[in-house]
Amino acid sequence: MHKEHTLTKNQQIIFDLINKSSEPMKAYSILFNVQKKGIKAPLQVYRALDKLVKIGKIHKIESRNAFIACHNSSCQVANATAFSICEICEKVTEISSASLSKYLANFKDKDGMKYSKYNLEFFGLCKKCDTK
Amino acid sequence: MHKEHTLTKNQQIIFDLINKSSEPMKAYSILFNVQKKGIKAPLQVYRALDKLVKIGKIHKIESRNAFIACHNSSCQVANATAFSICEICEKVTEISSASLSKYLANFKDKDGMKYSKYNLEFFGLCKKCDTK
DNA sequence: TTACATAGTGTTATATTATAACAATTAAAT
DNA sequence: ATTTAATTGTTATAATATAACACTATGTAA
Repeated sequence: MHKEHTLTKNQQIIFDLINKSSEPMKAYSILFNVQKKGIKAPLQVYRALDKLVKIGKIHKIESRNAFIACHNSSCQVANATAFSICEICEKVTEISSASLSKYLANFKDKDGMKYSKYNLEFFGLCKKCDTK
Repeated sequence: MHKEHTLTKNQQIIFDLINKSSEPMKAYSILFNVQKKGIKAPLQVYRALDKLVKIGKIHKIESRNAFIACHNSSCQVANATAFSICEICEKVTEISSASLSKYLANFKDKDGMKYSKYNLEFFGLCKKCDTK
């Protein structure tokens, strides 16, 4: 469960935009889309993104430098993320699999070390693209 | 097992540098270090990096925009990578765990879909940093 | 061995992603 | 009320990455 955070104006504007988007959004595309709402500079966007990532409302898709809203309601999810990415249409879906997250949360390396966070990105073809 | 590739001059220079490094290297740091060998422009570096990534000799650490040599001798590894990253000292280690790679290679999402590639990054504290 | 295709090179310019630094403002917590 | 932390607005700049073009080397196959 998320601790509830009250978003500031900029954070809310940017979260709403990302949340409505059907695909990951890049920072400068976000900037372009919120300029009419008075957010004019990259840094205003990046600061809001940083915060939203930190509190788990959005995630960064590292391989794409893009951001999507978290739709995983069972969250501890800022720290434990998994995505599938279609290499043709670039559709990204957050994976919520109890067995996967359990496996990864408990994974120990050779030295017996556990980790506090992970991010996993799967690549392949989505159903649509696979059947073309 | 890797198919053997003969590296070109630029590729070899850049691979050697990354391979000797004890830590992930960033593109412009690589550039700086190979300028004395006649590689003068970012694009020369990025082209070599692209190829080296493609053939699995190096991997990109996406969350750090940095590159490390592959030390995983049992490779199909261009397509299936896992790393641990220390959030204090930034040490990165490639994880080679048969059970992990088996688990992930066989992972199916809710739609029963399998993926042809993945990249996993674990974050935490390395042994050294944890005991400080 | 010539021709053709493929991959790599060198170069300049530019696009894209992200942060530094500073002054001012707002919110929250004593 | 005061002060502490977080956020904002702004300008400038750093860091990461690609486009476009002309040219060279290498492999393959007629």
